[in-house]
Amino acid sequence: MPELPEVETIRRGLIPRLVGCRINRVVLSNRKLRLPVPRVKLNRWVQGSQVKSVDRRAKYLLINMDSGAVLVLHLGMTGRLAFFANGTPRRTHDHLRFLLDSGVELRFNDVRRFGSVQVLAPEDRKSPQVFAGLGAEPLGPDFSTPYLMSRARNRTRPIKNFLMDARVVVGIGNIYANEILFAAGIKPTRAVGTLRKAAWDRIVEASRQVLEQAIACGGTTISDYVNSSGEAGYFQCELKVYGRGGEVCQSCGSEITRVVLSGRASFYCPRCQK
DNA sequence: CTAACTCCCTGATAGC
DNA sequence: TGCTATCAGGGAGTTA
Repeated sequence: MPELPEVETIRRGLIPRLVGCRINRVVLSNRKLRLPVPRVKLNRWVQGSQVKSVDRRAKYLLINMDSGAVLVLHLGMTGRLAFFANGTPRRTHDHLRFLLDSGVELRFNDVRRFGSVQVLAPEDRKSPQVFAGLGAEPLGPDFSTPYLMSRARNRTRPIKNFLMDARVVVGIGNIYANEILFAAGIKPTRAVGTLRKAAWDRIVEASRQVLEQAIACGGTTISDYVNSSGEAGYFQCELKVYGRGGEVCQSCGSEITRVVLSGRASFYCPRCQK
């Protein structure tokens, strides 16, 4: 389930093997993804064009083409993006294949098809509604205590839902929301309007620390995630609360509690998190 | 207006 | 063995 650290790990893995390559051909499956696959735009703007650079915004990968277009990929829940030698047999759930002039191909594989592929043509780049309304990057300068306090003022929703709301802050999904709140010592159910400045400072600090550490570990592999070379991450070994309901807190020995917030499993230590 | 719920989708797993 | 129910959850859309 790729969140910011997994998408960033993939981005870093794509750069050395993709930048400078020409995409000779784009091959599509006929399965539909979360959004319609823009086959005409892929042919017009991506096929035959060269990759200039690879960026990330939120959980979107932005592949900038020398045609002036941007290929925008979202991995959803189970999306994978990885390199294969040309001629590798097509696997189930391979939806896009980018055949490169380097003799390898980049494949987009997605079991549950919550992922998406979009092409921003040069004329679309002025007002890309893809990114409209997205909140702050948690590793960027806009993610700060004053920003979060202004967004949380007089709100009642639980802090965990707030951290997972892409209109507030992007890239944080269920795993990292749980881990960040453990690191910050704050219970996931706390109403955001009741948090004081010191607590927000800890949230900002914990977000950066947890996400940076997860990137350094190559992301978290629970079931599906692998990087662009097909390798698992190992941040799952560092998880303190996610998926550990009923286990013992590594800090204090209390039992990790599991609750459901907005339909999402949430884990916390009742003693370390207030 | 906010906040919570529904839907999309497949595979792993539990229970009978 | 084989069936059904449940769970995983990002993000868009809907409802209260």
